[in-house]
Amino acid sequence: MAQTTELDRQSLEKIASFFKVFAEPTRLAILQMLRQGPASVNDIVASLSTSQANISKQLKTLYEADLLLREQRGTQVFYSISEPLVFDLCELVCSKLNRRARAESAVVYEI
Amino acid sequence: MAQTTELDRQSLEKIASFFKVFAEPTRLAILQMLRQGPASVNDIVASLSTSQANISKQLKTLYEADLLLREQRGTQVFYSISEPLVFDLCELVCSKLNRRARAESAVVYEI
DNA sequence: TCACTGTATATCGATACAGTCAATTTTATT
DNA sequence: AATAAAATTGACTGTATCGATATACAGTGA
Repeated sequence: MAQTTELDRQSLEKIASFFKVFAEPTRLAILQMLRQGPASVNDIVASLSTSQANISKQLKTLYEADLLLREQRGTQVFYSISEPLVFDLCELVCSKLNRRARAESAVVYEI
Repeated sequence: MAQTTELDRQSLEKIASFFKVFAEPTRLAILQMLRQGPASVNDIVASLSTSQANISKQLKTLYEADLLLREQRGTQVFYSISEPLVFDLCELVCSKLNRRARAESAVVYEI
């Protein structure tokens, strides 16, 4: 059984690293787009306003965090969300930020 | 009703900033400790291996993210977790990392 | 007012990483 | 082979921030 024990520094660092993947707007934008289904790198580049090199780099980060699937078709590479946790996490945080935001303005967070 | 719309850069940055708070081992260690109830800065300093100045700085970050309550009693300041989301978030991520870890070793993540 | 304790802040070195540009790899086409 | 298209990688720059040291500030009691 899983026991509740103090986490050593190394475990905390792993958890922190995981959160860090979600701590960048560009990566969140990529995840937001991939919610609608698989997309090629070019598709993503077309919909976001940053360089292709940067998109590639962020895709690599997401992929290495086991959040994305990667499928090559010809010269194109398609990515898709592999981890349902992505949705849960975003829903949790967005709903919280929404509750907070409604008290102030009308911004609606929804990844 | 909340509509699903593309998030502008500014909203994505807010969400990213929120995740960033969880993306540091020291802050996670503080949250882990505060799960057991309120604690003074000194309590926290005593249980973690970093400077008091650093603890204060990280507490400030957590506080400004609206995750902690702050209560001053004399010269001491007691902090406690104010946001249940903290538990949900950690549970979600830890259970995922555990599922992943069980396939490899026996580390159990539990904040 | 002075000294003491507990907490917060200012500054700094070291490090991490997003983003850019250029070069390179990979796959398909002619 | 040669070329083109799509994606990745490497070197580099600028920025942000963790953690440390030293200092300042706030509350309490003598």
